Amino acid sequence: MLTLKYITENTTDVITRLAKKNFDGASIIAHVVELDNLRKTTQVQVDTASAELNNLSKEIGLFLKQGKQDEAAQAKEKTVELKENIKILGDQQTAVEQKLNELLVQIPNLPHASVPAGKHAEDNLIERTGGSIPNLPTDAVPHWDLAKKYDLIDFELGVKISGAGFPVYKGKGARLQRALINFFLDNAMEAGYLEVQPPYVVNAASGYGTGQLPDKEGQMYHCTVDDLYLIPTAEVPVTNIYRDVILNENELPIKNTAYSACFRREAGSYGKDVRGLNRLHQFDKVEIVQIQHPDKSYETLDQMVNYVQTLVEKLELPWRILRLCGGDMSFTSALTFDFEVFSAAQERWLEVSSVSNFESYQANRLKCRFRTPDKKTQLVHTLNGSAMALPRIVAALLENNQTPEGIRIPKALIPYTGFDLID
RNA sequence: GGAGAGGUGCUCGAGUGGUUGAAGAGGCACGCCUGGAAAGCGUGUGUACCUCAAAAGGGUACCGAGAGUUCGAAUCUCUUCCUCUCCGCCA
Repeated sequence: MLTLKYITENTTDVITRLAKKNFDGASIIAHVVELDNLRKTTQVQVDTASAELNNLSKEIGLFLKQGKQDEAAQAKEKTVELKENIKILGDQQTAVEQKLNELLVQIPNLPHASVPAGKHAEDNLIERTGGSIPNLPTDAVPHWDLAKKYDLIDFELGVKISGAGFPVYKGKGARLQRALINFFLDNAMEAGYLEVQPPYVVNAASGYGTGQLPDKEGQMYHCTVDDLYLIPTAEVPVTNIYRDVILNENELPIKNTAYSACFRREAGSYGKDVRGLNRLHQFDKVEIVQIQHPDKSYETLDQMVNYVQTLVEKLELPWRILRLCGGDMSFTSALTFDFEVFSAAQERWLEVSSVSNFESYQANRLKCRFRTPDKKTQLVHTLNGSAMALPRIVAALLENNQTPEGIRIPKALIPYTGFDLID
């Protein structure tokens, strides 16, 4: 979330910038400022009263030590009213702080100056493109047909075991999955990321830390007996490694990568967009996460985008990079680049990666800070990106590389699959 | 799941209800010493919020978390979470 300090010191600027995200912040920001003032005056009152009580208590201690029972009793009487006062004021302060926090988590991150205005996906800017769209034969079919033809993925079997959106990968389909995971992890490692294996379920504090809670409560699977959430992305556990941590400046940047299965309820999304691998409840993804100095985070964002570009290039897929418009960006992001690959048989672009700078928005919730040379603490910037999500990559690979002989595997992947053709 | 022990600062570790934000040790930082280093000596070493134009200074809160008893709680009581040991179960 945004820091109180920033909001109260840059009120009009905050409202203007939020407008780009199509968020009307005028009234909520005014409310925040008002509550913050109340918070301060209340704290002064509580602190003053508490200080008085502390002093009285010390006096009483001294009186008793000196055997001055009467003076002690007198002082005790004085504390009664003081304590009542502190209780009332303290409750008030807690209530104000709670309300303030409730409001703060409802305010999205401010978009970066370079974010284009816009409301929908159509307003996103195409940053650059690459690769070439293959000319498929007229009898080319979408990946769900190919998956069946070569017995790679069994969607119906997944329905039987779990439900829609939980496919079963088989044979070369399963090996392709495993190959892609290793390919992505090895590349990330070579790019200097430390591989970590995080838990797949997290507690509420972690969900809150990265912003899934309370905003996207309904999108996560919730194990109510133990009050744990299945992770929608490895971003959640990996970023939360740094929750409540004060780093040394020389530890920055921190670069982590992690493979995980991802679980998403995808409540409310139905229709033809969800066919085959396009939208699943469980899928595999390799994530990259960086914790960076605020001065360098945009430089790092560019590096991460360039890195993901090398992946789609190695996989020989036609790709494009979008700079997301204000309306299409996530709640917590300041600047996001999406990667899409062209799915030749479906004849549409599929989102396969999203790389974002969250600036200090997540860090503020996480309380992840670093120590500056003058020994002060400052919030870090957090960034992450998919590198990459498997299902749509698989969809594009299958569709784009279909030939009469079978499905061709891109050269870079063959050492990982151990085969060069699916037939 | 059953029984027991315990959770204190960067780490280890003391702590009797009353100047304890917290002894002591280690670590770290700075300074002195040195040609340089080690050793030695000295000094310093939490976070958040508030106050102050700012700095200095001052105040409040925090000894797993929450509530309570008390004039006063790291210290007493209750709840809860977590860790460890033993037993049980088990990949």
